[in-house]
Amino acid sequence: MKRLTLEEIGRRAGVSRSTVSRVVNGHRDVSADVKERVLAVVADTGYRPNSAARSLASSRTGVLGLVIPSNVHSLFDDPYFGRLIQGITKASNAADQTLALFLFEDEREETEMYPRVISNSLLDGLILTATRMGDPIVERLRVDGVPFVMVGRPDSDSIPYVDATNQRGAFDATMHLIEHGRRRLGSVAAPSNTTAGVDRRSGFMAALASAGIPLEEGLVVEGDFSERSGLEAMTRVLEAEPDAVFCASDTMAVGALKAIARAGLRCPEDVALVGFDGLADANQTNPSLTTMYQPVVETGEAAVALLLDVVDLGSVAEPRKVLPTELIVRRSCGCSEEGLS
Amino acid sequence: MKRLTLEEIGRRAGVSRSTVSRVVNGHRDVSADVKERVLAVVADTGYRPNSAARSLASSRTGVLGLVIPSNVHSLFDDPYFGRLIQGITKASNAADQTLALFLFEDEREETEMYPRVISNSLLDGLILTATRMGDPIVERLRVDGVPFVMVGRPDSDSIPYVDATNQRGAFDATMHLIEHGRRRLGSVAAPSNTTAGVDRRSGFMAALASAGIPLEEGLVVEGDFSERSGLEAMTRVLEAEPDAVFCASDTMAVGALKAIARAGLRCPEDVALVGFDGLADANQTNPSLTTMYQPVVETGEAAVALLLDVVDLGSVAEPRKVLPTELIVRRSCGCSEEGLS
DNA sequence: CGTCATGCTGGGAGCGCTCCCGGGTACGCT
DNA sequence: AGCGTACCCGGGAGCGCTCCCAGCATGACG
Repeated sequence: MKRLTLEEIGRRAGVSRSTVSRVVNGHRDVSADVKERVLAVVADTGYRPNSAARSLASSRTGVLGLVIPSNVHSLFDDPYFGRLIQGITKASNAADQTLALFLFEDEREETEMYPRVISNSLLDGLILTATRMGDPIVERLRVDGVPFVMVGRPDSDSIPYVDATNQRGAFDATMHLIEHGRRRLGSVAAPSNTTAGVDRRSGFMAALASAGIPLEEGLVVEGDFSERSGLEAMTRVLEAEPDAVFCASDTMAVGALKAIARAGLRCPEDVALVGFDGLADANQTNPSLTTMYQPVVETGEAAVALLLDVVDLGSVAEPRKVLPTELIVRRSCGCSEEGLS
Repeated sequence: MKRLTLEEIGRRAGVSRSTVSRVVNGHRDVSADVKERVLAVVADTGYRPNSAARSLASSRTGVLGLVIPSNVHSLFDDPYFGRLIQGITKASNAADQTLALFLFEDEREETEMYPRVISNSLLDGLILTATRMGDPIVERLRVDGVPFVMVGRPDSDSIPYVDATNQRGAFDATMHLIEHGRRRLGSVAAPSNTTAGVDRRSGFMAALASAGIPLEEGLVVEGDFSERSGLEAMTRVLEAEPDAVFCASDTMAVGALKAIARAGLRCPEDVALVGFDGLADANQTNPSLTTMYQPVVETGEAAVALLLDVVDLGSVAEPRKVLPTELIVRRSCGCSEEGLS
């Protein structure tokens, strides 16, 4: 059994290598009957172009890299990444791209793996997410001229990215709590070395400021996006006796809910809660969690689209895409069936 | 700035293309001084071999595929996959392999994507996991001669795989419950269209049989590995009034615990529980969950090692690797601090 | 001194594809 | 009849690497 090449397919179909190539790649300039004949041969031989040869000749690989420099545990503990990867795989499947996954446990591994990540012509481009602010990998990629986009606002400028309206979302979520008449507002905040953390915190603060509410000592404690950290942070926040708390992620909010229960308090009566992400389903918690939804799957899709633009065009007209957040009202904020109570 | 190729590096180091290739690939037959000279040039030019060309010439790509034909939600809801992927990335990083990820929502997508997955010489081999029994992809891969291994026992034979002692683990977990004096044993079972589900169920049954306990109607209800399904299945199991239940996964056990609470029962007093996987951390649930631990990270690592053997050698001496499970005793089974009570 | 193994190096061939150019054919128009 | 043009198609060149073989020293040995 002969190895299948363009040449071989051409021989069997009675045409040349070039013509087969044109057919396979859907180019014009092929007559209908030839096209049909070639397609028939391709179909019944099960011919598949050799992607290495194709890459070599065209300097495109059809492989996109997803880089997540964050330890795997936190990654899989937060449903956020599941949704994100879902969006990314969906979009790259649709664009006929293959996805390569790079996970780094720590900075050492990041440094070690870096050469492979940018490995000459293995990847067409990268999607980078879950970076800490000041992560050197961003600058290295920029310097090395690798096409890449980020999910989540980068701290340096001039890098194309997709993000949600974090600041605005946090503002609105907090305002909702304030509209419930709450005045001792606290927050289980996201890590301050992430731009999402910074933005959500600043939205929270802005809401307080706009309502003329001073922020008290101890009412903001930082978590690391994990449920456990949410529980721990909330436990400390509760010591400052808030009547409402904005949690910067749903996963942390789930932990916070447990903290409230352990403290013998009731939610929303004693402490109202709003989360962020829109990941928890409605009856996963008790009370059901009011949350600021962000379109994570769409974020992943948008990231792929943006990256493909960068790869194809070299640069891109609108290098930042910011998706809207939306409040999903359930019980933990104090709303009844009918709305604000 | 000239494009860096082997030839160019050779020119700068005053040697030939071939010699540079030998140095870069760590072959013998290069004198120490030449080697040093070449390495110096490589280092300060930042030369990186073109992987497409390398693949074309050597017909090895250094890319491994991980195929998970299961919807993304269930995938990321169960920490199992996080651990598995952790093990796989760890091992493939160590072996200097890149990991490509293929997720399929449904069988349609699986069929559609199949050509790309086995895309001629993009991948050296595949790791396949989370398949349902009788999934046609397994047979197709076998027929197409793609090197692949499975995580989880395949239902057909002659495919290399890595698995845990599911049957034995379920048996021991159930026996532990029986040793606590429980006699009305139930189970929240794993899907019967997975080999893990079949094996764990048969272990459960075997334990009952060996203790001479008959299985009553309604005491076994099947879940789908999700927490929600665990809750629902457990709710139905409870109608048959068990005094102990073996949950075929920890994620389902977490749901089962909620079902027990909602039914106004106490665990372990009214209903004792043992889970499977060893994923939950000790104080995530109340009471803490007794569980049959399986080494998931090691499973991932073993899968990579096995696959690399298959890829390199074509076949392999010991095509199945079964890792041991181990009971982690905590509270939900009825054990006190000191052990069996 | 010839012979032969051994160590090291260079260059040819070829992996299977894409891209480009050039040639052939058919047709319409002047 | 002559020419331009659009449409198809074939083949050369080349992508950057690996693999193999030949060649040249060098030294050991008979």
